[in-house]
Amino acid sequence: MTETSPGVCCPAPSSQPDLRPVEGPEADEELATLAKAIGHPARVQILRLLTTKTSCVCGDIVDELPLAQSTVSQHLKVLKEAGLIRGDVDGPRVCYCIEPRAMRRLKVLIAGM
Amino acid sequence: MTETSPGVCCPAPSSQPDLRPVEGPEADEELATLAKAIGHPARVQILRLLTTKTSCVCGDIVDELPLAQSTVSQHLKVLKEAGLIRGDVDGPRVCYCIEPRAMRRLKVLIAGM
DNA sequence: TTGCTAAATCGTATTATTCCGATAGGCTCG
DNA sequence: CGAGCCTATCGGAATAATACGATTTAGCAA
Repeated sequence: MTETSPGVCCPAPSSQPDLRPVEGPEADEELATLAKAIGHPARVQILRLLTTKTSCVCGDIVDELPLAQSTVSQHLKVLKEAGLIRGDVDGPRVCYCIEPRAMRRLKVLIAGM
Repeated sequence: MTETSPGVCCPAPSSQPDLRPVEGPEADEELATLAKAIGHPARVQILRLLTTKTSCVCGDIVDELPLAQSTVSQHLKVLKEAGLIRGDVDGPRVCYCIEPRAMRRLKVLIAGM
């Protein structure tokens, strides 16, 4: 099957428990990195888009934001490098979606403060 | 009494309910601002110090961090401008402490993602 | 192949962060 | 008052972030 299936690109939630520590130098560093990635209105907006649309939108993000395509792409890159989102190539376009594990991690770290 | 009392400078918790919205443009902006303030390891460490020490430490923060006094002061300023901490002048020194309201707000905003 | 669409990357200008040493301001004690 | 401590601010240097247009890369379709 060549799988021309609809825009489903975020499969396994796979909620394994997270065993990493919630404090200590490494956790501090991790929290800082994640927070820094969220520390921009455009990136918050992108994350919001990707969470509300349960499924994953693609370059429609560009249409939603008052920014140039290249700028949005860069913000997506920042979020991806922080591990907060994932980008699956789906034909000519790329389908971005939340990385639930990282979001959970962020929430835990923040809650642990 | 000249009040050489211990470092108590963070009085009223005053847990009023927070009625501000958890999403929307303003919330996005707010979250970005708060996250940006936390987006640096030194500042995470400072917040951690201020939370673990239930009471509020002062310039001892400088001793705990591997940074110059002026640099720490600047990080404290960032946190203060974000509303996450407060600095009460206590004689010759300044007593910093968490602003619980802002921390709660941050947790709510993150949890709401 | 050629052209079209979508996304990433490059080059670049502007602004913001980060860090430090040096300096200034405030308070307390002698 | 003057010395000493604590903190903030200034000035500057190096680096990072932000944004954009232009270009490149990749897939799809005619």
